[in-house]
Amino acid sequence: MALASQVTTRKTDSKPLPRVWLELLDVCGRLAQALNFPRSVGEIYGLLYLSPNPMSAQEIGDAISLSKGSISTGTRQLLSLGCIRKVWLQEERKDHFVAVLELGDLVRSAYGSIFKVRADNAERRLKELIETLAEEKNDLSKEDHAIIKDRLQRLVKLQKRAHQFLPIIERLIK
Amino acid sequence: MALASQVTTRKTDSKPLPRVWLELLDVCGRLAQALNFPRSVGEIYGLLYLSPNPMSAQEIGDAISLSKGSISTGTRQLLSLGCIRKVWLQEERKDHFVAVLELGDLVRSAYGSIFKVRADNAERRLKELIETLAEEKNDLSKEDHAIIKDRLQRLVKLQKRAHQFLPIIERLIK
DNA sequence: TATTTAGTTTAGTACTATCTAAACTAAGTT
DNA sequence: AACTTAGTTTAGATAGTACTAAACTAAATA
Repeated sequence: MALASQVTTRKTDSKPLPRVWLELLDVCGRLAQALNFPRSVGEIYGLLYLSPNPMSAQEIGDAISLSKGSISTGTRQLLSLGCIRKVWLQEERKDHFVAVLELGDLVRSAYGSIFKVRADNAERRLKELIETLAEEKNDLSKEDHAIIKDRLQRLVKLQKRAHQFLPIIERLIK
Repeated sequence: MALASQVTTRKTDSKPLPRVWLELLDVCGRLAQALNFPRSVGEIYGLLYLSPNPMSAQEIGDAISLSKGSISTGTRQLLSLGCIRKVWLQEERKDHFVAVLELGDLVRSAYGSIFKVRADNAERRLKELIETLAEEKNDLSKEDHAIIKDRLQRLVKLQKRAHQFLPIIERLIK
């Protein structure tokens, strides 16, 4: 039992995951990709989401065949997003992970940290654009200036409209 | 004037774009990337959005230094998304492009064609998952089955909630 | 019909992101 | 203190994407 442990320690050739599980992994993987995360990150979450028990990195790797390194970075991402938690099992040195099941909460915090930030950024940039235009007024022909101004104004309008939505969405989501 | 036309035809070393314009190109480029489109596609749109006149592929290429090929595929994408239109100028053989300025409309149609489709897909997939679980009931221990069922139910709930939003969002957006 | 021009498609290149394997760090065990 | 074991970090392999250049198609002009 001493040597070659990396390999033999493998938690049995643990029977393959049930099909439901595989399907959910796929769903989560695609979702992750759509959100510009590595597919594997989604898969780790999907795996944990259906797991009855906390899982160690070992077990995760066995289940979805991922290297130690990928699991390490993947779990770190998920932890920082608040999608999973570490749990300490007594008698165990290894870290174990569980999925945070309250996805609603996750969506809410994602809204705050991602969506809202982006909206604010967009607003700032648009203001900058309009300032730039003002500075350049003299370099542009009168007509061109008018046209560009008009088109930027359209963006401002669009933005105002989006801004009205924010509080509504916030209320819906809470 | 006969030979080497590709190169010499270049529409003068057309004075560089005003700074507002460059900034908007940047904004649009980033936006495109965020939406998983090539940056150049966003830039083409940004260029056209501020252009007082319809622009030919030539002119686009000169303005943002992009190859014929890229412009060809980029404009095709934008056309298929409804973000730009072709206009035919009398006396001109070349295609000319203008940006569709009604971004609100675009958002609306994007909602219909992307967001809604995704929501529907998600619903279908979730149904499939639950069916699969039912099929596999016998292969799973009673406890595991119960847990997985519970967690899938959570997803269903989340989805129902999202579903309630759809009509509200639709109304807001229209 | 031969030539020029506009636009599309293809082949190849450069770059980026994700993964693995292996080196490394740190902590527990004997 | 020497040895395992768990986990992180790094270097390198691989795959996928976006671009360019060039071959190609089709249409207009001479």
